Amino acid sequence: MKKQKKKHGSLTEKMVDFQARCRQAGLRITPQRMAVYQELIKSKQHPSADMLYRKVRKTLPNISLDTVNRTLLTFAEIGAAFIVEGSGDVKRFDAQLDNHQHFKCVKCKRIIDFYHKPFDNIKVPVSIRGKFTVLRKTVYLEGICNACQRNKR
Amino acid sequence: MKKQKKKHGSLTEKMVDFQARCRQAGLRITPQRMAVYQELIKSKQHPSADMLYRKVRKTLPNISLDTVNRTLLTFAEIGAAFIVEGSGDVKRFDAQLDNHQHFKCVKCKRIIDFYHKPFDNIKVPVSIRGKFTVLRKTVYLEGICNACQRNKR
DNA sequence: TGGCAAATAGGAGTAACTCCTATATAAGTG
DNA sequence: CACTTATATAGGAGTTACTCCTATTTGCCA
Repeated sequence: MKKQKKKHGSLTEKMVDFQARCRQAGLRITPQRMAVYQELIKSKQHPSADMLYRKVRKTLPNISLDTVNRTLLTFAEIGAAFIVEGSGDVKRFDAQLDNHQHFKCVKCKRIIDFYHKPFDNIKVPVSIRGKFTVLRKTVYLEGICNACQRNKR
Repeated sequence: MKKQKKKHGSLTEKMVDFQARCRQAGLRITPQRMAVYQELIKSKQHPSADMLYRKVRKTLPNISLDTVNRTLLTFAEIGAAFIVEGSGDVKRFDAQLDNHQHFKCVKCKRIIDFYHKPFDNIKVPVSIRGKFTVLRKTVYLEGICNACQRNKR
């Protein structure tokens, strides 16, 4: 094990980690970035840029939507957040870095988190680790949820 | 094993399967659907709606972009095709149903297919199988590819 | 506490769908 | 094999979610 595993840092702890990550990537620590990140880790439901924009405006009334978008994409590039895999037209973000998997219903388009211990320990093959620095691994299931199954014509 | 496994049907065979799938879903078999599906299974690189539109117009010059889009989404709903997980603003489609996994570079946004036998046999937990009909399972890795690693500032 | 590259606000611009409606057609029915 | 009708399509207009542009501001290093 490379690092001590800290499963669920406090919010402040996560903000400190985030600042360290920014510095390491050569990014400035701005109030906008802090506010967006904070709202992102507080939301549990894969928020969109627009959702976060509305929340962040409560503390930073002048922030622009463009900044929120740009900021989120920057987070994705430094591995501080991820774009949820199956999101359709509207991008949805996720800063929850601990192990969880996604199921997407191809009918209603909902993305449902699930947890399954054996999937947490998936071993990335050496051939891949040689070519890529892996930041996240997810098992992504697609199919039809029970609700949609019942409503079939 | 429920069914005889046919790994790589011929193109004609796939078209027959596709028609059966349409009938089963109560969908009409139209020249447009046939043409779009055929182009989709012929393309290996996760084509976008627009790419397919341009190809299909060679055989059906009057087909509209809207039809291509609508058709592809219909395919996704009946499990005849899938929207590639990590596609960003432009949706990319995939009708390759056999086992393969995806890696996405968070910098250059490329999605790279890879194959890894152990991932093919991932067991979906019973708790999930009870709630969802799983049509596809993919291991989705995100990170930074070698090319982007080298170009870091 | 300057200086300046990096970041932001605000608004204009764009790409990729998505919706609308009149027309056409697949496919079941007599 | 016509007839019927719900389903699907073409074409164009409309919408949305970004994305780009530029002037201004601001972290942060010296």
